[in-house]
Formats: sequence, structure tokens, C-alpha cells
Amino acid sequence: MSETNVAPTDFIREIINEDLRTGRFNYVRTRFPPEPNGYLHIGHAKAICIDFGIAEEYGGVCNLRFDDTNPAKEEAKYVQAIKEDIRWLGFDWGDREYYASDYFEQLYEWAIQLIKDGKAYVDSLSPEEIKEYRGGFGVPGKESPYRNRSVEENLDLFQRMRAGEFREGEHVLRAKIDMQSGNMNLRDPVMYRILHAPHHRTGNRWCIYPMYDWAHGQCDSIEGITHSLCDLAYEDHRPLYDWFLDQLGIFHPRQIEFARLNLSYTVLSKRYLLRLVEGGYVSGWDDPRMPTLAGMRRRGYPPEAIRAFCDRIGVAKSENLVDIALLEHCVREELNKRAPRVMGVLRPLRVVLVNYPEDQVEEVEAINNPEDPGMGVRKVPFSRVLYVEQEDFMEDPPRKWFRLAPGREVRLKHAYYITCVDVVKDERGQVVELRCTYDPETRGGGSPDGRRVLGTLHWVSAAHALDAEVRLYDYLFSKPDPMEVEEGKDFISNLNPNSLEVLDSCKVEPSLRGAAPGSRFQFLRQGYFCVDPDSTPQKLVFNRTVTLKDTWSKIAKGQQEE
RNA sequence: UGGGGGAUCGUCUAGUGGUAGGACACGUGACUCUGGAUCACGGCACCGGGGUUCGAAUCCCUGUCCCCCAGCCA
Repeated sequence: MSETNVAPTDFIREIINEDLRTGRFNYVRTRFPPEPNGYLHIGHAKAICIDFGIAEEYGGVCNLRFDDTNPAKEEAKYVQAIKEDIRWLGFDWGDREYYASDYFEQLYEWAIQLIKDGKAYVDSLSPEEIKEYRGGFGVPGKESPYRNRSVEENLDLFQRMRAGEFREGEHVLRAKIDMQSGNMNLRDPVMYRILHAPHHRTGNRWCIYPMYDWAHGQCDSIEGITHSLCDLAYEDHRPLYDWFLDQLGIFHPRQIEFARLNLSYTVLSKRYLLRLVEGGYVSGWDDPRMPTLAGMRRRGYPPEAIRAFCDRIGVAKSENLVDIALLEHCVREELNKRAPRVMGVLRPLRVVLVNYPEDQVEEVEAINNPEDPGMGVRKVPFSRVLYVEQEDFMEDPPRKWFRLAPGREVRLKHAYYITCVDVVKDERGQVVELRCTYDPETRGGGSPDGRRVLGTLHWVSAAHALDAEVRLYDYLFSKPDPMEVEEGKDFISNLNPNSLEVLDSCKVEPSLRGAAPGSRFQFLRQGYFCVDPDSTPQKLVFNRTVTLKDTWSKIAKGQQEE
């Protein structure tokens, strides 16, 4: 690669430029290393965008490598889900799909090498004793009595560990570094533990498995990774990785750590997300309220929006809590350009046009997307009985009310001006029907006399509308930082009880018939909605992806406070 | 308590000795057949204290606060 001066936009690119300039590396290769023990979330999306994005920017490649060193927690189904999510985001790892388990044999040989060099030993302390011997912060550790076994004995024991002669916990292989180190990771870290568990790829071939710390650096090295980008949490593991690489004398990647993403009103940790799933607080990993990629996909977030978001939040080393409003902004921005407009009434209120002919049906023309005329137009049926939104009528409206009220004239989008002349109530005083007149001169939404109306409402023709269920979502948690809890409580106590509202008697325009799961629309004046896989031919199910920005709700709130 | 890292508008982030900028959020206005979209305008920040310098977010000293690490998890 010749051009080494990509404009730095963050500290990572700055370092890479320097490495290229000084000749430490003459190419760029990164990797994204998920553990197949759960689903990817928006925090992973940040890492994916950085890993794949940087490689692409520098004309290099990014490997996908599954960190599958713990068979007790990992499953093949997660491998599939992770691959699907990365592809959905729009990234491609070509044929470079690797597994830490591909390197088990090599790792084993390197372990033998360290034993022979007197740099690793088999320890037979119990897990509790190892913990005790490790010491604490400011308290130096003690050396294990097994630390000075002979090379021959270590070799023999380690080989027998592999051969399956011991029970779990009986022995481990440890690196011989420094029990006094201020860095806990250097206090003779465990390299191998015995696990009599089948592995999703290697089956029953192994009963000893490498620890992540022993595997990761060497895997990077084998793959010729130049820049190993990871979480800040691994900052003080770096000296250990360096130590292993130096002892082995193999290719030495550079590790650079950056701060993980935190998003307001949500949690981003596989452990907590698993808790939500297993506790039944959500319907699954792909619940549309989940910050998982599967959840966001089902919710209707376009992958482009997630990538735009990741670009905008930047990369740095400081702790952060990104406002979820930024993510929503990116989603709206993308959907505004792309989503076809349709009309759907969430909470229907019957409207009868008293001066409209009983059996007449007209087709009015509606533009599919004012942002993109290329998306064309469609016909929408109009007739004497319609539905409008309940909240678009007020019997006694406040100031600045642009919608329907007794005597008020509004425009029905794409159709006619109507004026409310009567209000029908049931025995409990609930408004059940509006009687309105329409002005035949205003077809298409304009009037020959040029008079103006304040508001424009969406509507559907009662006889033609399709039944639909709409699921409205709000933040899963009621606090920006769900981890901020009262004494003795945990984040579950911060769950938002109103995060899901199901509306099951919605009416949508007939053009939506047969809409495919996953397709996204803007319901005029309401927000963006995505067809859920739960839809049936009889009933469409929509997820509200995100609302439109709503100026009126602010005005109304302001008026309430007066 | 030992080790590692971090501190710039409400939030995220630029800045690398020379006018502290952008985005989101917020507020005001214009426009509008979506109270959408769009556009314009506005307020808002260098953790504290010393020093070096003509000039410091940036360099030096000093203090404070926050995060991570004591798995045979990753």
C-alpha cells in the first residue's frame, strides 16, 4: 500500500498513520472477534464499524474470528445469528471466517514450548487456593508450591491433562511471570483449564481449553493482524499479550483500546440482555425494544441508520453515555428519504360525511414520498364513512389547535376540506362519531377561493380499510442510566412499565394489503412503522420504529403548564 | 490499598502553542396539503490551583473527581 496519509479523524487512525509512516507495518489488517454466546447489540455495531471501516479505509481487510474458547457457554446457533447480523449491517469478511478453535493445536504446541523454556507450569492448587494465592490490590501474591516443578514433570502432567486423565479443576497450566506484579494479569495467569465439555466445532477432541488471554494475542498474530482494536477493559491485559508474543518470538500486532458505547435508556451487556430475555421481561433477543441488532432490525431500524450513528458518535477513550435521541435522529433521517408514505389510523373515530353520496367511492391520488418524487403516486379510496384519529378531534380545543373541533374546517390529506357540524356521543358521553360536511370544490386538497385551513389530517375509508395491530414502543428503561438504582435494587427495577402498548383495532389504507414483513412505511403524521413477522393475511402487525418529531406535543405540554 | 486509564457545551466529539468548531438535544422564527421534512437564528464548554510564554484546552508542577482490574469468563 502506497498512500499512507489518510486524514486522521480519531486517535486510532492517527496511530495507524504513524505505524504506516514509520514502517512498523506496511499494510492494515483488523479483526472482529465475537464470542458466540449471545446476540450482537448496538455496542458491537460500534466495534464492527470501527474494525471493518478502518480496514476498508486503509485498503486492508477485516477478519471475522469467533472467540470460541469456552465450550460451556458457546453454541453454533449464535455463530449463525452473529454472521447474519454482520451481513445485515452491510459488512463482508469474504472467506476469512476464522475460529480460535482452528488454532487449538498450534496453541498447544506453543504451550509446550513455554513449558520447555521454563515459562509455564502445571499448577495443582484448587481454584479457591489459586484465588487466595493471587493476593489483592496492594497485596502481593504468593507463589504456588507447584511453581517449580521440573520441565519433565510439567510436560508429563500437561500431556496427561490433554489425554483426559484428570478431572475438571485438578490441574491448570499457568504462565510463570510475577506473583508480585501490580498488574493482576501478570500474577501467573491460567493458560489452560480442564473442561470435559464438547465443543461446537471440535467436538470431543479436546478436554483442555485455552483461556481467552492465552489465545487472543496469538490468534491475532497467526492471522497477521496489524491493529487489534478492542475495549478499554483489555488495556491492562496488553502487557500480558506482549509477554506471550515476546516469549514465543512471533509476529506482534499492535493493540489499541477504545471506549465502549453506552446508550441512554438502555443496557448494553450480554449478561444483562440475557437476564431480560430469560426473565421474560422481553419476548426474546429480537424483541423490538432490545438494543440487539436483531431487535432493531425487527423494530425497523435501517442498517444504514445504525452505521451513520456509529460514524457520528466518534471514537475516543473517555467514558460516555450517548443520548439515544441521536440514534433516533439517524433512523428518522434515513427513513425520511426512503420510506413510502401511507395513511393509518391508530385509534379510529368514525366520521360520516352527511352531504356525500351514499354509495359513491372516489379514488384520490396520493404521492408516495414527497422527498422522492421518483417513488410515484398511488390511488386511495375515499367514501362517505371514514375514520380519523381520535386525538385529532377536541370538543373544546385549546389555543393553537389546528385540528377538528365543532364548526372547524380541516383538510383531509389528498382529499377534501371537511367541517365538523355535529358530534355524536354514547350514553357515557364518549364521542363515538363526527358528522361533517365536505366541500366538493376542494377535491385534491385545495380550494378555488384560496381559503386556508390550519390543519391537515390523515384518514382511511371505513369500507376499504384493513384491520391492523400496531405495537407502540417506548424506552425499555425509565432512567437514562438504568444502572442507577436505589440501595438493594437492580436495573430490573428501572424497567419502564409502559415500554409496550398494543393497539389492536387500527385501520390502515388498502394499499398495504400483503405488505411483506420487514417493509417500512411512514404513517403520515405519526411515525415510521415496520411490518412484523407476526402478520397474517387477515391482520397486519406493525411495529412503530420511531415517532415523527412532534411539535404539537410540546405546545400542548407548554399550555398545560400555564 | 497496588496497577492501568480518563476528564472540552445538557450529550457525543474536534483541537496537537495563535479567534474553542461540528453534530444531537434545547429555544425562537420562516415555510409547508404531514404541527412531518426543510431553512434561518440563538444560548451553552476547556475539572481546580499554580507556573512557562507576547499568547496555553494544548507544555510543566500540583491537587480533585470518575472508570477498569483480585474468573479455571470473554
